[in-house]
Parts: sequence; C-alpha cells; structure tokens
Amino acid sequence: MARQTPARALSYVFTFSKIVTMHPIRTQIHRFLPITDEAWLLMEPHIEERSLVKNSLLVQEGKLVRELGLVLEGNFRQYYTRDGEEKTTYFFFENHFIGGYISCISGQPSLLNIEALTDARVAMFPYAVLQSLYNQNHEWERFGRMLAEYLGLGLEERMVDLLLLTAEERYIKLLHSTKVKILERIPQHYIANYLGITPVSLSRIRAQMAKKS
Amino acid sequence: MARQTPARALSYVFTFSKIVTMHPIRTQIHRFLPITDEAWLLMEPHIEERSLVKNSLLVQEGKLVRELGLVLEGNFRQYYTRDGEEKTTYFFFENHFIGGYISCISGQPSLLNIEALTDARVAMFPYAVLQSLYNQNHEWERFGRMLAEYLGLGLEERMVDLLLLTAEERYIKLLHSTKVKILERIPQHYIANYLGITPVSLSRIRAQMAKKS
DNA sequence: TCATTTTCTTATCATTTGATAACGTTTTGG
DNA sequence: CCAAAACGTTATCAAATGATAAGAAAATGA
Repeated sequence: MARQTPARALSYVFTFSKIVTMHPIRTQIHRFLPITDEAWLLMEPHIEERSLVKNSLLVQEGKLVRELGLVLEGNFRQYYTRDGEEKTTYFFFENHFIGGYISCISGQPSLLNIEALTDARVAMFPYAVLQSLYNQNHEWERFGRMLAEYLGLGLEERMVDLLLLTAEERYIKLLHSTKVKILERIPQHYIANYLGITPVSLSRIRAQMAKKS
Repeated sequence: MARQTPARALSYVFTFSKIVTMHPIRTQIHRFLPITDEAWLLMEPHIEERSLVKNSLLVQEGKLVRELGLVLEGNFRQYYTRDGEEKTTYFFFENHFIGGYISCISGQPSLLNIEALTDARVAMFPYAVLQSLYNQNHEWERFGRMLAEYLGLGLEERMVDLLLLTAEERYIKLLHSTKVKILERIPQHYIANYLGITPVSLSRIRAQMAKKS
C-alpha cells in the first residue's frame, strides 16, 4: 500500500502535465465532449500551425475552403463584400474555431473573407480529414454534431436579436456580453457593421447613451 | 431467362410501393442521407401522430421541449413575445422538421411559441429517443450532424441577409425564393415580422414596387 | 346570411437611420 | 520623428421607418 502513494502522486503529476500541455484544439473540443486519446490521435498528425501577418486573409471570397482550425493568437474579422464595400459580420478571437465552415459543409466557394486584424497564429487541419474522421469514428461524428448545434444556437440568437431588438439594444447587449472583448482594440466601424448599422449611427447611439448617464 | 422478366417487374412494383409508402419522416431524413432499415426501425416505434386545431400551440414559451417531429399537414408559425407583442420569426410547412429544436439541444425552457396557423397534423418523436439513437448508432449521429449543419446554413444566410440587405431587397428575395409558399395564405403582418419590419412598412414597400412596374 | 373580426392599405407626423462632408484625433508605416 | 492614412465625432439634409389612426376589403364564425 505504501508504494501506491508515490505512484498516485506521479500519476497525478503526469495527468496534470497532460492537461496543461493539451493541444489547444483538443482543449476546445473537450468543451463539447471529452474525446479519447485514440480519437485524438486520428486528428493530431494533420494539424498544422501557421502564422499570419496583420491584414492577410485566412479565407478568401470565391475560393473553396478546405480547412478549419483554431485561433491560437490574434483577432480576426469575417466580412462580406457588397456594392464594393466590406461588411464585417463576425469576429474571432483566441481559442475560437475558425475557417470557412459554411463553405466546407456546403461545398461551395466561400462568399466571405476572414482577415487577420493583428499578426496572428492559427492551428489548421484539412476539412477532408475531419470528414474522414466523421465517417470512421462515431466519437468524432458526435463532436461534429455538437459543434454544428453550438454554432446554430449562436446564429439563432443573433438572428432573433436582429429581428427583435433595436440597434441601441443590440449595442447595450454587446456591452454586457462576454463578447465585450470584441470592443477592445477593434475599429468601431467594424462593430457597427456587426450590429447592422453604419459607423455614424453607432457614434450617435454612443453620444446619446453618454448624455443619458 | 424468360422467367426473370416477371420477377423483375414484381420487384420493381414492390420497390416502388415501398418508396411511395415510406414514412414521411424517413423520406425527409433521406434528403440528408439514406438510413438503413435497421436504423429506421430504432426510431419508428416512437413516432406518434397528432392533430392540432388552428391556433393551438405545438411549442409553448417557458416550457422545456421534449419532442421533435415533422409537419404532415398544415402551416405553423414560430413567434417570440416581446413587450407584449408577438413577433413571428419563422414558418413551417408540410415536410418541414418542426419543434423547439433550440430548447431541445440547449436543455433550456423554450423562449418561443409554435402555433398552428391552420388545422394541422404532425408526426412527433421524443427528443430523448433521438439522443439515445445518437448514442447507440453512428448513422443516426451522422443524421443529427447533417440536420444541425443544414439548419445552421439557413440561419447564417438569414442573418447575413438581415445585416446586408434592405427590407425591400429581403422582400424581393423572399418573393423569388422557394419559400414563396410563405406568401400564400399567411397574414402579411407575420411576413413583415419575418422580414424585420412593421406591417405598415411592408405595405408601403409593396405599394412602391407596384408603382415601379 | 350577416355581424364581427381580421387584414391590408393609406395618410400623417415623429423618430430613426443613412449619406455625405468637415474636422480633430489617433494610428500607422516609413 | 514625421507625413499619410485611418478613425471617431459632429452637423446637415434626405430617405426610410415606426407609431398611430382611419377606413375599405376580406375572412370568420355563429
């Protein structure tokens, strides 16, 4: 019995060390469901880290997207081009899954661009690999379902907010949300796009709110 | 050889008869992926048909949703209550999957209501059954992923339209879409809600469009 | 059938939003 | 460090939208 104590301690250290050094992608996957080492090892060899300089594109309009991944460092914005103008519709931060998910699952060329707002690092894997994991492994398929469901929940809430709330209400909600990180260091006109209004209009809303308080 | 002809013909008739009598839920599932008889038989015993009279609620605000299903007959609208007003955000027709999908996957009480706009019939099954099928059967899990992905694609497009298009553009797009069925026999103020504008505003847009052409 | 309710349109007025431009500030990139 | 670009605010005017009310048309239900 006495010999078990050190063994347990060692095991604990080992486990702990595994947790703190766990690959960031696996950490995020575990937010949905814990996957086994075996399942993880099917994915790990295909992950490739990449650095992007500020203003470069991770996903480009018109091109079929072939990979997904995770933001390791930096901020990104997603935008559509319309009437020659860029309209920002989403932001990605550290530990967000990123990539042209829609292009991947629809198999159609991307309608949107994803641009690095800062110098950034990402960890990407081919979507074909994920698809193959879906096919060969129930556990991965489950992750795929949960990821899609999670993204759907976010989209539904966003859509309802656009339908039901005023621009000011959406801005206030953003200020109180965990996404308040969006506000840090990100140009305000991108946030205005995200809220569905013009930068001038957002400026007015802010001025009004300042007057009230 | 001569004897094979009738046999083939019989087989054809049998197959054809199987197709035309296939359960509507299975038919819709097959739009995503063909499931085996074996997988289907795990679901079929739990399906229950139900009739609803006009204006009755299939899903009620504040209640946890425990089942999903398919519209067999009739039209439904989904609405949120805000400031004492009902805001219609979606419609369901024959062969649409229906139910408080969001409440099911989030495990939270529904924020929305689903109301029969006509006398209607639905085929429902417990979400717990689907969850259990997800767990025990890879094929069903795959269906779950594809369903979630499909719903996500629709939500993304709707969100982008709300952000990028004007109310008139959204209305024109609706007129040209396959969802034009929405326009038939559905009160226009519900459609206005769906577009994110007031009924009065939609009426103006229609008047302007009529003037132009 | 007929009265009631719902629906749609139109008009009016107030409010919000967009478009544009000007201006000062901040950030960026040599 | 400095010039250029990007950014945020404000003002002005036009356009779109919302709120409300009134009235006509259509649908509903007894």
